[in-house]
Amino acid sequence: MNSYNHKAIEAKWRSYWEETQAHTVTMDPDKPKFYCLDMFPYPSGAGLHVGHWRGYVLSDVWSRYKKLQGYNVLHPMGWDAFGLPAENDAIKKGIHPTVSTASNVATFKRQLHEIGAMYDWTREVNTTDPGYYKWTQWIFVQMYKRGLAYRKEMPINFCPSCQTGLANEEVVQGACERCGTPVEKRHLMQWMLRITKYADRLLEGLKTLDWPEKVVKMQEAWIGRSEGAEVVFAIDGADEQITVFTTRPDTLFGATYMVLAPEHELVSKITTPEQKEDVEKYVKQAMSKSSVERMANKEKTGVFTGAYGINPVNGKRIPIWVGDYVLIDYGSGAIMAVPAHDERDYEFAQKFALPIIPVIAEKDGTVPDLPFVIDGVLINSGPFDGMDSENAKKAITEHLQKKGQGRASVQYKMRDWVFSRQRYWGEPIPIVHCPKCGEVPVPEDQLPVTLPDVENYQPTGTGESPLAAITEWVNTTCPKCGGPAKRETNTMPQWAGSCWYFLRYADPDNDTALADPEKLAYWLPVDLYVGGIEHAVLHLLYSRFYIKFLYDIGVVDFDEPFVRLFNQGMVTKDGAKMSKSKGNVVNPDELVEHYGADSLRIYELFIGPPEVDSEWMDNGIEGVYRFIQRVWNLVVRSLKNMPEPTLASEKLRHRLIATVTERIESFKLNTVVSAFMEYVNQLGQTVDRQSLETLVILLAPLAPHLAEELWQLLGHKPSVFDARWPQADPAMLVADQVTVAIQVNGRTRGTVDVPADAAQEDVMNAAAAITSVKNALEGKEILKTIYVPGKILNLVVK
RNA sequence: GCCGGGGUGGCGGAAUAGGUAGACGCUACGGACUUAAAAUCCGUUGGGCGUUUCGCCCGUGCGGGUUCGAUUCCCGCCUCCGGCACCA
Repeated sequence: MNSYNHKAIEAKWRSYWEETQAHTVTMDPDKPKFYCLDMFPYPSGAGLHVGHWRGYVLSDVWSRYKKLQGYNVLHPMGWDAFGLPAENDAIKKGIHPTVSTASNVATFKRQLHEIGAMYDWTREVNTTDPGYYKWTQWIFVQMYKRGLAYRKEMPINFCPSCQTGLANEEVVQGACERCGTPVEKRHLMQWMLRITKYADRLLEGLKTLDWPEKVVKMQEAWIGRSEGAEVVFAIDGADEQITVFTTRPDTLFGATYMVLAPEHELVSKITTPEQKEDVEKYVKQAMSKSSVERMANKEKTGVFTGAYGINPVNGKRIPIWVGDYVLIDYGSGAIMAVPAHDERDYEFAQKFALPIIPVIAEKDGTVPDLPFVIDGVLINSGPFDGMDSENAKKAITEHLQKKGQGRASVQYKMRDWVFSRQRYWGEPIPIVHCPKCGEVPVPEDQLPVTLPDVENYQPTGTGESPLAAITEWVNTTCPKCGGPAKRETNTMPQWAGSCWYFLRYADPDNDTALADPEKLAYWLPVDLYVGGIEHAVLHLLYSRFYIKFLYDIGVVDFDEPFVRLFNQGMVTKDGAKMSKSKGNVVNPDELVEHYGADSLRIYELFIGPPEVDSEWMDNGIEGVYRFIQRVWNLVVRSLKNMPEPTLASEKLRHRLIATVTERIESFKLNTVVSAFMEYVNQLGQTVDRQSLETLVILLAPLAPHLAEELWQLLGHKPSVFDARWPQADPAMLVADQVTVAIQVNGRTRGTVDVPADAAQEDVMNAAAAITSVKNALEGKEILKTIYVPGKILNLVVK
């Protein structure tokens, strides 16, 4: 008997697929499409480990499953190749990023080939390819023209290690998301994208998506929509006024002081001469604090400005303070403080002995312990007394509106996107600065603005990009007036290229458009997107923003890019994420060599629920390898002496179809594998042809090489992927014999096998024969009998 | 602090419109085959106890509750992981 030889089989089918271009797909309006996408990787020098495999196997299983169901499946792969590691390598080793990127891509590609996935490599994209980033720049120009990209000098988060500005989304607990270095505040002239203009649509769109609840929640929290009111306070004895945002206009009568952020422009204007020295000292100190320091120290600090605001509802004079617990970039950078009903204000008022006036009571009218931060009934609020919070919010807002001293307002936590990076290895921002014309976008027919070769990649650390030093590149002519001008030297963040790459796969070589609209209309949007949870609010939010913009300008006809999202769990080793520095990386190459790609693919699925982190066990793959051999041997043995199908084998076969289909659909891929194992364990030494063919087709998404070989052994012409996914016959799924558990007082005493339609008495009679049941019933009286057909018979006795 | 998700054998994990807890696999142990080993195959494998072809008790983080019956539902805790964190 010939035995399973994974090396020969996998090599054979890999070259078959290549020779027949089995994975090259073309648009076919007569066939339904399925777009199954992996988050494209950054091709690092380290190569792939078994953790990377997990997501790629998952998406390939789905791609092949859909293909077997007759879909025209787009399953592409490419490279998110701009980024700091290549640039840092260039600095350290003097290798041009283009060179190291090319070599890393080659390594990655070789390793990806090992998976045996059905990637259509003719559609490969690379974000660093000028033919690609031409369109990344083109999108930026469109945004610029519509006022969505703008330049502004402002304090931003700056990573001193990466030597570049960061977006808010790239700061995690006060540190750089990439390298963990605490970020600093720097005043820099920055390119910004007006993502906040899309805040509401980004929030609304989430409701339409088939995404993990967790990611939806994270994006909702990040966007952070709050409804409330703007309230205008006059300043006593001055011509200025202060606008505040509050979500609790119902507590307005309880406002006993106001606070301005240290950066607020009115601070210097309203401070009285007596308070000037203290205030200036405080402001200076507050501004010098890093965001980490500001976050670490939650002790309230502040200084009185000497000025007073006038509460628009009751005319009360209340002191205006400066305090760094008020943030300049949220709302208006100023608050009304209601210490009775806000924990932070309460703490501040306690510390500085400011008055605390309760204006909200419990629903039943009792005055609660302070601070009382939830809704209730108004007290001490003049004409609004007795009104509940919900109504009072509306009533007070309306009242203010009539007086011209306020209005309903919505605020978001999300800020505009800091888009410039002071680094070399990214897309140049296609803007020219002309002394006469100002900022001028590079005309579309002059794109791409390509990266020049440089000698020194070292970031300047001054907030200028290394590109600024290349005078022959920087000096250019103004596209408008033809006069001398300078190029923008900031580059785009890595996210820019990944915001829209999935569009390019539809038409990767198009030189006249981002992609042919007809092809976009056919292939997009992405039906299933598979990747890690780490991009929950970065890439996935930015992409959604880009697509909404491209929808608005008519480039695409959909406004959500990813219909369904699946986040695969991490593969851990010794309880930790795999990393070179921890030395716990499991290399797939050796496993493929020893057990084959099919075994590793199945083990990646079998390791645990795909959405959950799972611990790698070196022995685990052994069991899968044995299973594959059992399948192989079953087919080979059966071919020598093929039995006829029986009712029993047909029932098992249909049950398998139903179970596997159901479990793939619900992403319970670990239990798909166990379903196959159970099935094979139930069979005898040989089984009929029909059963074998079904088994091979069902197994094909998981173990494509094995399935192709067995399909051929069974006498078919390749490929097994030309076959169709079988349908389970509902009639064959009905069991005629069932096992019923017998319980006495809810405790299981044994089981009986009876026909599915057995009457209660028959089950009862069979149960009475069981020793342990007899024991338990001995001398007792049966009070009640619960019979659930096919499940249990419970006897309640006393 | 707030929000979300978990805690089941030696291990990875099954099973929740309430119905035989531990499927499947790993490990370990025993056996068959072999000169021997590897591979393969067969058996046992949650804990405890007994009168051991059988039977009893305990057992899904902890404590209560609902129910004929709870890993599943409810209440109160402990604990781990992830996200956010002075956003008014």
